[in-house]
Amino acid sequence: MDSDRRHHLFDELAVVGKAFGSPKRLELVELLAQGERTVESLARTAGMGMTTASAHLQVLKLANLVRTRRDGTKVYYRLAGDDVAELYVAMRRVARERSADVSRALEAYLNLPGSDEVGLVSRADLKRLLERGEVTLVDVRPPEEYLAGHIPGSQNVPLGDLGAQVEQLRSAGAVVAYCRGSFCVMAHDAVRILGGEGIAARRLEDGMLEWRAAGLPVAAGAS
Amino acid sequence: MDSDRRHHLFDELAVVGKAFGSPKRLELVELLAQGERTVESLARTAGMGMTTASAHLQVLKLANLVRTRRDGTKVYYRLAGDDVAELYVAMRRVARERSADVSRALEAYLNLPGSDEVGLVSRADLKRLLERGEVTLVDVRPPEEYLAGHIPGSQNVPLGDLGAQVEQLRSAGAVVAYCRGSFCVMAHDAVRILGGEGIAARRLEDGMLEWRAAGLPVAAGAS
DNA sequence: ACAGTCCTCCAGAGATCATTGGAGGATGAC
DNA sequence: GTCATCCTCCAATGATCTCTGGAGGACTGT
Repeated sequence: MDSDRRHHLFDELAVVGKAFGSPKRLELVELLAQGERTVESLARTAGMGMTTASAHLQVLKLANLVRTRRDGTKVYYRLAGDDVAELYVAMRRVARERSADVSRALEAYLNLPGSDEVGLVSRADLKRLLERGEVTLVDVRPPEEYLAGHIPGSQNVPLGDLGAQVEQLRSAGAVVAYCRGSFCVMAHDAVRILGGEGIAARRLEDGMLEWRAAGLPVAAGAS
Repeated sequence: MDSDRRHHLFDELAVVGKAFGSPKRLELVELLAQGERTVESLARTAGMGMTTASAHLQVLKLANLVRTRRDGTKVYYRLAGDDVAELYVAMRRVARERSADVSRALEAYLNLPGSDEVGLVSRADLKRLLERGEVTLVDVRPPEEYLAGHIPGSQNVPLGDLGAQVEQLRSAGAVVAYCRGSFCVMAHDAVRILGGEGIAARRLEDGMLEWRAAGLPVAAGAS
């Protein structure tokens, strides 16, 4: 029968949809978009049990959205490709544009009553600034995520260490901060903190997730 | 607590994912991408009960992916925007690229052992051909879907009527056929049928769904 | 008012999913 | 070998989703 084949096709398709249909799994995808990570690290950061995280990762793996790599006793998960990050970004954008609930939840989380979107730097602008060496690019994510993948030319200054680096940054020229992505508070916080110190830092539009989704180059390891 | 707000944000986001997480709902989205339709018509075409279809449509509506319009006793559903079609297309593409199961199910449904992708016309090529009046563009979908939205300049020749129109098409110049989208067999069938009559018809890459997702103009009503 | 159509809501049964703890497999250090 | 670590698998519970029929709401035509 013809419609059997059709139903089977949609069944297979829905596997991907289902994988994106759980808040926990979306959180894992968001973290995986920062770079590869172990199960334990993902579970700890996302605040869920190891077995729970593992189970969700299996679902993502079954949908072929993530791949694994074993190193010793650890298993590293990573997104299966930039197109997965791209799909996730597209879904977030649609959700945000279509649903007032989502925008409200986002504003509540980012703690932005209005928009403090002065001092946004686009990806194109950043590229130009980096080429000319006219910018100090600060990655405020945890070292773990920085090591797993960052924008070439950035230096890692985790939010907690920002206070200690204020003087170094004061003498730098233009400062641009970024973090995980547009659903991440860390760069907002960093700009606020630096602003309190009299340093007019700006924020990169979005963050690592969207950088990766755009297919831009990613560096791994230290420096 | 900060992570409460974060969890709430991901809960809201997952509503969209969940909406795309059911084969039946995906089938409805595919049909809705053709143009607005009533619940009864959707249920009949997709082969599900009215109450089932209505329930699934409620889920899509709750996720703000579709909108409704009442006309007399009928309720017309339509996609909330082209970005929804775009998201669906992106999801299909990822699923197809990532999952061998999906490609296999697709090939089984389309009945293509290899690829008979000779005679594909890109959207850009079609645009050029239409501007020069050098093409007869045939929409082989059911009249209902043609009326709800079609490519400007196309004429509706449903698959079942194709036999009766063979002579008219034989005297036409270049013939290009299209249907719902890349997961739809009708244009494949049409090209095969016309080929059997000695008419070298070509197929538009993809179909109405992708046309809409690309934000290209859509005409409604007759002719 | 009344009947007819189209749709949504409700309630219940069955299926599927999420989470949890515990068992066990794979690997590395010793 | 033994132990420790990291992860996956299994089993069981409770939660959620799906589908179905029936009731009822909204609207039209007479």
